[in-house]
Amino acid sequence: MTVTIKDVARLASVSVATVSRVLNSSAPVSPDTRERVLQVARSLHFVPNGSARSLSRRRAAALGVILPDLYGEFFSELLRGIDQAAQRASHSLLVSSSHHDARGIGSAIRAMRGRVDGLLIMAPEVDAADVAEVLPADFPTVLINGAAASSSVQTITVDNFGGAQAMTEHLLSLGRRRIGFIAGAAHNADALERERGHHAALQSAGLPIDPELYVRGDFSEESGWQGAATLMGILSPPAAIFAANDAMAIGAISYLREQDITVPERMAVVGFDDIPVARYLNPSLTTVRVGIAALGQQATALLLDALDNRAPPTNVASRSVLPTHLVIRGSCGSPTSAPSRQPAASSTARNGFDETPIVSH
Amino acid sequence: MTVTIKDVARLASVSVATVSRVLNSSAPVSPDTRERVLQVARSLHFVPNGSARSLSRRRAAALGVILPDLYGEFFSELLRGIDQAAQRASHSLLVSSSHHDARGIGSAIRAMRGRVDGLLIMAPEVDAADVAEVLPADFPTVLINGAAASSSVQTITVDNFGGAQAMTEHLLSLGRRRIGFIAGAAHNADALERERGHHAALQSAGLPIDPELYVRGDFSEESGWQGAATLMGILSPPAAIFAANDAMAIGAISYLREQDITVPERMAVVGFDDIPVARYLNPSLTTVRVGIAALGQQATALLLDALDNRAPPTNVASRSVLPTHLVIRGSCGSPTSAPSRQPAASSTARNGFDETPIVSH
DNA sequence: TTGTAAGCGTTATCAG
DNA sequence: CTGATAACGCTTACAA
Repeated sequence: MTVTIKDVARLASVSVATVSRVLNSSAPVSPDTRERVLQVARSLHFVPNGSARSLSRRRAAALGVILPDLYGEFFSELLRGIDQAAQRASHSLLVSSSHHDARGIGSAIRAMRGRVDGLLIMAPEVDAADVAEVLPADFPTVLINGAAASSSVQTITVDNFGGAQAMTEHLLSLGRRRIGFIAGAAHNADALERERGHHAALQSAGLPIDPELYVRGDFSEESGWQGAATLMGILSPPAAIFAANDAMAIGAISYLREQDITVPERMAVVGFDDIPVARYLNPSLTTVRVGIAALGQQATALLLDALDNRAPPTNVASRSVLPTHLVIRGSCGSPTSAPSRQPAASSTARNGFDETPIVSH
Repeated sequence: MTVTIKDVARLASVSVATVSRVLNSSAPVSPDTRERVLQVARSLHFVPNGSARSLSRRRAAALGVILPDLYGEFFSELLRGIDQAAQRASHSLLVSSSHHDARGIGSAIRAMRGRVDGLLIMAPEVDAADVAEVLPADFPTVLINGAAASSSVQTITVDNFGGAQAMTEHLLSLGRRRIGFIAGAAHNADALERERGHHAALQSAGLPIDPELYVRGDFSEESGWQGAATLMGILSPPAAIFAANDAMAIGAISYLREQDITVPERMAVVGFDDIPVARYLNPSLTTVRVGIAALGQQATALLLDALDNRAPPTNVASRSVLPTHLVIRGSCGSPTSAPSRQPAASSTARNGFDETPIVSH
C-alpha cells in the first residue's frame, strides 16, 4: 500500500482538495493549513501518482520518442538533445526503439497512447504518409529525418543533400576525382539524399557516375569495412571514399589500415554526421557536421510549441531543414598530399582538436 | 475528444465491461459479440488510454531508467540492452538522464512515481545508501554499477577490479613497467574500483605507485587528451597509458598522434569498457570487455524478476557481479614491440576485426 | 478559505 | 456469457 493523497488529507485533517491545492499551488490556502499539509506530506514521503494525475489533467507531461535503433553515437546524441529540451520543459521521455517499419511504429504508438502528450518519431526508412496513417488523428507529432513526402505531419531534417554535395565538391577540389561512395540502406531517406547530393556534385563537375564506385552499406561500422573492401577490389580503385555516415567511414578506415593503405595519403576517407568521436580518430575524420543534439533539441522545441498551441496550423505540412557544415580534418588530406603510389611522409601538420576549421556552405 | 472505451461499447451495443473483456481476453465472450466489438474498435481506431489502464490495474507496464548522462557510446549500449529486455517483456521505458547526485535522482523518481513499476538506476557517483534514502519505501529497484556499500537495494555491476588488475598484469607482461593511469571522477565507484585493481596489480608485481603517473579525468575524450598531455609532460614519461575507460583512451591516443608519438610502438594505450567503436580505431583498442548491453539486459531481467516476485527476499542486499574479459588488440603492442626510442617498423601483423583474441580471467 | 462531489478511462467484482 | 458499478488516485467545478 503506497501512500495516497487521502492519507495526507486524513492526517492533516483537511480534504483531499485542499491537499491538491497546496501541492499544486492551484488556489489560495491559508498559511497554516498549508504548512500543516506540507509537513504531513513530507513526513509521509508522499509523491502523487503520475497516472492518476495524467488521467485527471488530461495531459501527461511526457513525450514519446520512437527510434529505429539505439546503436552508436548518433542515437545517444539525438536522445541527449531531446532529453535536454524535454527536461527544461519538465517533460519526461517515454522511449522505444527498434521500430523500422510502419507496423512497428504503430504498435509503439499504441503502447504510448494516453501516457504522452506528443510524439517524436525518427523513421528514415518509412514514408511520412505511412507514419501519418498509423497516428491517432491529430496527435501532435514531429517527424525527425523523415522522407520528404508531403503529409500532414510536421517534419524536421538536416540538409543532407547540400552537405553531401559540398563534401564531394571539396574532395574534387583536392584533386580526388575518382570517389567511391558507400551508401546507406536502400530505403533510408537520409541516405538517399546524401547520395543525391554526391551525384549532383559529380554531374556539376562533368564527371561520370561509375556504378563500380558505388556500394551499399547499412550505416554500421562493419558495412563500411565491407564497403571499403569491395571498393578496393575493383580494377581501378578510387582515390577517395565518401561514406554516407561516420560509422561506415570508421569501418572503411579500419579496413584500409589492415591493408596498409595509408589514409589520407593513398586514400582520402570522409563521413557524414560528425559524431563526437570523429575528431578523436586517427586520422581525425573529415565529415559533415549535422548538429545531432541540436536536431533533437529543435525537434522537441517544435513539438512543445505545438502542444502549447503556439503551433503552426495543424494541417499544414511544415518542414524545417537544419543547415550542415563541412568539417575539414585529417582524413581527407590536403591538396598537396594528392594520391600517389608511394606512401607520403606523414609529416603533414595536423589540426589540434580545439581548432577544427569549419567551412559553412 | 479522443475515442474511449465507452464509444466502442455504445456502437457495439454492449457494456464497457464486455469491451474490456474482449480487448484483454480476460474472460470468455461469445464469438459474435467478440467479433462485433473488435470490428467497432478497429473502425474507430480505438487505443486504450495508458494512464487509465495503469491506474486501474495498479501496474504501468513500464520501467524507469535513471542515468547520470547520455553522452557517448557507453550509455547508448546500456540503454540498448535495457530496451531489448524490457521490450521482450512488453514494458516501456521512461528515461531520464543528467542525474548525478541524490537530489537529482530524487526528483527524477518523483516524476516517475505511478508511471513505472520499477526503477533502473545508474549512479556511479552516489552512495547506494543515499539512493535508497530517496527511494519510495520498498520500491522495486536495481542499481547499476553502484558503490559497493551495503544497502537494501539490489545491485548489479561488472568486475571493475578484476578487469583492471588483469589489464595491468598484461601490460607488465609486455615489458611496460612504467604505466601512466588516467583515472575517472573522484567519486565514481566504477572508476575507483578500476584504480584499485590497477594498484593491486602493481603491488603484486612489487612495483611502486608513483603519484606522477596518476592523473584524474572524467571519462570524456577531452579529459583523456588532457591526461595524456600531462603524463607526457613529466620528467620520465611512462611507456604505457591505462585509461579508466575507452573514451579517455581515445582522447589519449588522439593527443599522442598529434605529438607524433606512435602507438603502440612508443606508447601502449589501453582502455576499459570495449565500446563498439573500440575495435575499429587505429590502432584498434586493447581494452577490458564489459558487455555493456548485457549489463543492461541483466539489470532489467533482475528487475522484472523482482516484479514477478520470483525475486530474492526484499531486504537482502543482493549484489551480482558480471565478469570482464581482456580484449587484446593493437594499441598495447606485442612483447617484441617493446618501447624503444626509435619508432619501430609498423609491420607488426594486426588482428582482423573478426578474430579478436579474448583472454578470460 | 475550505469541502463535496463529479469526473478522467480502465479494470474488476458481483450479480444475474 | 453479460451488465452494473465500485474502485484506481487525482483535479476541479461548484457550493458553502
